[in-house]
Amino acid sequence: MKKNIPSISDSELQVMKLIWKKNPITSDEIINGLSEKMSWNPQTIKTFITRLVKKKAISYNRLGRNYLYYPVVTQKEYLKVENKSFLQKIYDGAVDRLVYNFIEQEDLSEEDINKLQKMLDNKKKDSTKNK
Amino acid sequence: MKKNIPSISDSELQVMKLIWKKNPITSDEIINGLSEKMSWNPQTIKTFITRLVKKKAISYNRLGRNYLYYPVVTQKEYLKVENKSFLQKIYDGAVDRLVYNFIEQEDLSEEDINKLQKMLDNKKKDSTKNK
DNA sequence: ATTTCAAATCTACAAGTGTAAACTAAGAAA
DNA sequence: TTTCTTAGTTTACACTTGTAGATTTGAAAT
Repeated sequence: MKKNIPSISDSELQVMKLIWKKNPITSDEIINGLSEKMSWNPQTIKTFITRLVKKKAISYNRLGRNYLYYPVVTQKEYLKVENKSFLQKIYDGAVDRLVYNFIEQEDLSEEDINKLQKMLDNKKKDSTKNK
Repeated sequence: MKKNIPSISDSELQVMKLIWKKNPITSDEIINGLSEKMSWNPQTIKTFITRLVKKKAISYNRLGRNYLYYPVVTQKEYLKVENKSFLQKIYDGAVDRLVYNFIEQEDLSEEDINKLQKMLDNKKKDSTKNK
């Protein structure tokens, strides 16, 4: 069964990214990893952590006086949902237009292009096979 | 000079899409086009229109007792900004990963694939030429 | 056992958003 | 000209988000 993933705000996402990277992680580590980079007050970061717990995007285990946080929502799940909703919201579901725009708009290295072409080749083989 | 484009909420975006499609457009047409599809109360749609005007995303000219709305922010500008911020927010700026994921995750027709491959070919030619 | 310290929790507040009712004013109808 | 409609404007309210100070509480130190 697919679980409904909670909405995660932009700031909260920054916290999630760290938790996905290092799991489990203490609030201290999260604060160290973000307060400078984002110029956030440590208290602010704690608020985001608390909200993520409340939203069930993360959870924790006690370790002495502090907590060890770990993700409940996986990055994969999250990515999938965000991708879909962006695709829908901005491109009304037209993947080709989306991909087209990003390839046009952004810079891709030659290796990137080659990699993507290879992927498209495989994709094509698959689709002709299963038709 | 690049103008700062205002933030446009999800609901407001639905209104923008209509205004981009038919320009100029009356509030009546907007309401007709959206109230059912989104099951929004007409009053709600009027709020979105008002807010878009306040944000300077759209503007209007009087026509008798009602207004003719037109976009101030173009769809192109908007797309560009949204693309960039999505890319940054979700993929930390890695276009190749983004494109990769969408190609993997979504369904592409064979024509789509061919089109994209052609585009990548051109892209590659460009990049080798200007290096 | 008592004090201290800081991690976690609670409270706060403005701006933005979804949602819509109430009000106003200016054409349209009579 | 007076009245009626109704497009547009104002007001409202709860929830989310960014931002962070104040308070509590339980482990650590003495």
